[in-house]
Amino acid sequence: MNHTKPGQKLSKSFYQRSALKVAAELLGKIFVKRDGRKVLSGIIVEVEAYIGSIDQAAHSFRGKTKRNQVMFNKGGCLYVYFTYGNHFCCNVVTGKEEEGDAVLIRAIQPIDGIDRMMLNRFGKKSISPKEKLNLTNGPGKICSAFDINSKHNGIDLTGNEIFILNNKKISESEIVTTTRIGIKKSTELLWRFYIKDNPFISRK
DNA sequence: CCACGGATTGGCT
DNA sequence: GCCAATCCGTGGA
Repeated sequence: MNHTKPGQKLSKSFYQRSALKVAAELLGKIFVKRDGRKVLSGIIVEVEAYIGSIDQAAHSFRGKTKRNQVMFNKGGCLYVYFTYGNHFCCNVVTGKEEEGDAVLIRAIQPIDGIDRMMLNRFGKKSISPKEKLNLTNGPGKICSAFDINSKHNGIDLTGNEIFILNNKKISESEIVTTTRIGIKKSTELLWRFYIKDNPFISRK
C-alpha cells in the first residue's frame, strides 16, 4: 500500500509491486533529475510494462546478462540501456528481486529546466513550438533531454539524483491502454499506457 | 571470431 | 510513410 502524499518522493513500496500496476500509476507523476542545483522535471505521460517471466519482448526474458542485470534488481531503481547504436532508454525497475520486471518511460511533458533540455537535445537555447513538443516525446529523446546515460544505470530512485514525485492520480477514464511500440514479439499484449489527448505522447 | 539485430530517431520522398 | 545511421551486447561457430 502506498501512502505517499502529492509532492513527496515515491517510496520503495510503490515500486515493489506488479509492473502493470506501477506502469498505470506512474502516469501523471513527476520525473525529476537533479545535478547540483539544476533541476530537470516533467510529467510522465506515456509508459510500457515489461515482465520477464512471460513477456518475450522483455530484455530479461532470456535470463540475466551483463546488459540487463539491473532489471533483476528489486523494484525502485533505474534500468538504462543503449540501443540502435544511438540512444539510451530508461526504465523503472518494479517488483521483487530476480523477477526481471520494469516500466519503460516513453514520454514526458516538460516542467522545469526546459532551457537545459533544449540545450541537451538541440544544442540551442531557443526552439520552435514544434521542437518544444518534440523535446521528450520518445524514450531516446527523454534520455537526451535529461542527459541520462549508462552511468545512471542501476541508480536508486529513492536517492537524490533521479527520483519520482507523487502527484494527483490520473482517473481510469483518462488512461488509454494499447499495444507496445517497436517490438516484434508478444505484440498482442496491451501493456502500453498513456494520458488521453496529451500533446506530448510519442504517438497514438 | 564474426554476424546479427534492436523497447529509436530524424531526414527524405 | 520509408529507410539509413550507428554500435555494442548477444549468441552461434
